[in-house]
Amino acid sequence: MVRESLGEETAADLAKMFKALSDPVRLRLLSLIASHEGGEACVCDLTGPFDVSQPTISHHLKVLREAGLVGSERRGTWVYYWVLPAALARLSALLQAPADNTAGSAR
Amino acid sequence: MVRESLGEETAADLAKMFKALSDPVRLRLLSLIASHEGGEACVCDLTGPFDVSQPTISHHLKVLREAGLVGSERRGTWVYYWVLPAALARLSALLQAPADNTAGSAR
DNA sequence: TCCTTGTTTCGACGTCTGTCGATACAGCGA
DNA sequence: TCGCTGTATCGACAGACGTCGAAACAAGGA
Repeated sequence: MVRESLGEETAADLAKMFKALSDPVRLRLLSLIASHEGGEACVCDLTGPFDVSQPTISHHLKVLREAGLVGSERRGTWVYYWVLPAALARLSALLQAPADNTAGSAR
Repeated sequence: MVRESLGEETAADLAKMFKALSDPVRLRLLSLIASHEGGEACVCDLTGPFDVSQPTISHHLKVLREAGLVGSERRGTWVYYWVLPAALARLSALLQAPADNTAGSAR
């Protein structure tokens, strides 16, 4: 990010991912999934801790999934979600660069 | 993030910062500022590369500033903006954790 | 002092987003 | 087969967001 300015396409792509992270409920969902035993969580584990309705949780999970931040799979009755670390790592690296700009590893 | 689930307040706070990053124009602005010579840029350096009007750029800069991601100062005629690395580092660390959860820093 | 240039604020507009209740779909067990 | 539980989709609504042009404010020079 420090190295050279983001292209329009790249910026638009990244903005979608950040947008998925820009809601407190989604951030907590992601955290719950990531911190859940086994690295994945069933939707039924995720609806309890929130004050919003189940359809709303389902909507937020869809946003996270379409942003490429989590994966999901139905196993029998339940649907499981897990974090996709590579996507988060990409965002993390982007934000890390400015603090690191003397270290020169960017691009 | 992996370590334990985000509290409601923390999540709300972080969500504001991510929201500031969730627009392509703001992402490119941040990138332009970070990559600008001296680590800071005048507004007049930032309006050219975009297709949006100058008041819109000013609006986006305000969003970045209120999110705590950039600082600004008027020096004579011009207003300069610079990135606040600590804020980006905080977000970066948060997103880095999931990819690192086998590395042993987690609980 | 007045004018010019750089920047922010204001008011308005259309679109996007988060939320809900109702409903549909999927799989399991009786 | 039917009914039950878990999850997703639909349609609607209020509020937030990105954008603009017009106008206000700030600083410097003639």
